Order: sequence, then C-alpha cells, then structure tokens
Amino acid sequence: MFQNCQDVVAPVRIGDKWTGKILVCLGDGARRFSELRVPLHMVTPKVLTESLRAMERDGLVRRTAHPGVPPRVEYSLTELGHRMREFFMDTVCAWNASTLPEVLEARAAYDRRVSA
Amino acid sequence: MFQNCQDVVAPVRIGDKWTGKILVCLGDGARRFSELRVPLHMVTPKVLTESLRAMERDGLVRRTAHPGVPPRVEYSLTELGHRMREFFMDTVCAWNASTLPEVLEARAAYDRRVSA
DNA sequence: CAGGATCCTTTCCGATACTG
DNA sequence: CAGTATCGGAAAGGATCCTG
Repeated sequence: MFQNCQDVVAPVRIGDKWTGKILVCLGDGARRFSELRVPLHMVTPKVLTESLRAMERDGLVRRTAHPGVPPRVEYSLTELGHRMREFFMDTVCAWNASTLPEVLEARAAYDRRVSA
Repeated sequence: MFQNCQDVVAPVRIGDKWTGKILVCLGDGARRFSELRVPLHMVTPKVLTESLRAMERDGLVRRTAHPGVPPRVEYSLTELGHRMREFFMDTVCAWNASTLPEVLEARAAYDRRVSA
C-alpha cells in the first residue's frame, strides 16, 4: 500500500513519521482508532494519538466520538485532509518514486568512493 | 528569501532541517562553506557538514575542493539538485503557502476549543 | 578556511502499565 | 475500546573547542 512512499529513502516528507500513512489509510473512509493501528504496524496508542491530535489541530482529520459503552471513535479526513492526501500521493510520492533510482545510484556511487 | 518555506508551519518537508534552504541558497550559483552559513543563520559547521554530506551522497550537491592554502571549497547543485530545487520551490513551497491560511485558521479554532 | 571531535539538550518515538 | 501516564532509548540539532 505504501510502495511509493517508503520512508526508508523518501527525501520528501509530510508531517511526522505517521502522517502520510494515516492520510492514506483514511483515504477510502472513516476508521476507528484500533483499526488504524493495524496497517500502521501496531504503532503504540500514545504515538498514534499524538499524530491524530496534530492532524486534527491542523484541520486534516475530524474526530467523531459516538456515545455509549464501549466507546467508539471514528476518524475521517476533512476536505483539506483529502486535498492533502491527493497532494501527498499524486505529487510527493510520485516524485519520490520517480527520482528514487537516481538517488539510489548516487548513494551507491558515493559509498563506493568513500570505502575505496 | 524563505517566505514561502518557513519551517515554523510548513507541513511538507524535504530532507533534514537545512536541506531545503541549502537548495535555495545554491540555486543561483556555487557557494563556499562559509558563505552558506550566513543565510542559514550561522548554523554550526558540524550540522552544515552533515547536511551537505547527505546531499552529496544523494547526488544533489557537488563538492569541489580547490587546492592551496587557505583551503577553498565550493558547493554547487547537480542536475538532480536543480530539479529537486525546482520541485521544492515551485511545488512544495507553493503548496505549503497556498494551504497555510487554512491550517492556521484550523489551529486557531482548535486552540480556542480546547482552552475553552 | 573548512571542517573534525566532544559534549550536551531537545525532540521523537517506542514499551509498558493503567483507566473511564 | 480509546485512550492517558510514565519511563527510557535513539536520533536530531546545537555549543564549544580544536586542527590541517
């Protein structure tokens, strides 16, 4: 799902470590807190909360708490969040992917030089 | 010079803290190590070296050492570096700038809500 | 002049445990 | 379930001093 956005090599980043992936995960609909943790490799609740709070503050994400027990909270993208996701996927990830071969080759060449 | 790329609020980032600014500074020609430090608010040599090394390794920057005493080292953008700079300025910074008002308003509204 | 070496602070992030 | 609280390690970034 994140083939084009692997943070291992991507030089262009958005928000913190999880912001981009959260945008993608929420791209096709609302998700609950626990549902989000799965595609995010079981990121700890603390960190996920921090990322979601920041995104909510920036107007990218909307938090909807359904009353009752057990609690049920859903996160979804705002209109700005959707635009941010499009920009991230179509522009940033696309550009990262397109330049990746050049960067990798440059790194290999550099490493060859310094180790020599 | 960095009006559209202020890292205070920019959600989209490139490389480390100084990468974007270095790209811009080298945009209109080669610069020496010390020359680079000025527009970068006297970033310490250690950090600047780290950033430049990473950019050199990624094939964004070319390092040219002119022999003699005192030493003279010039940094310039590679072709990939120029393309990266264009992408950064025209696409990333432009997008940051265009969404900035919305983000700031969202933040203000959020802060008003939580402090209330 | 162009950095390398050291030390230190800050920030990010993960692990674990607990709660309404 | 959806978090919060606390702790600890790792990494980023900066201050200061030193060197070819």
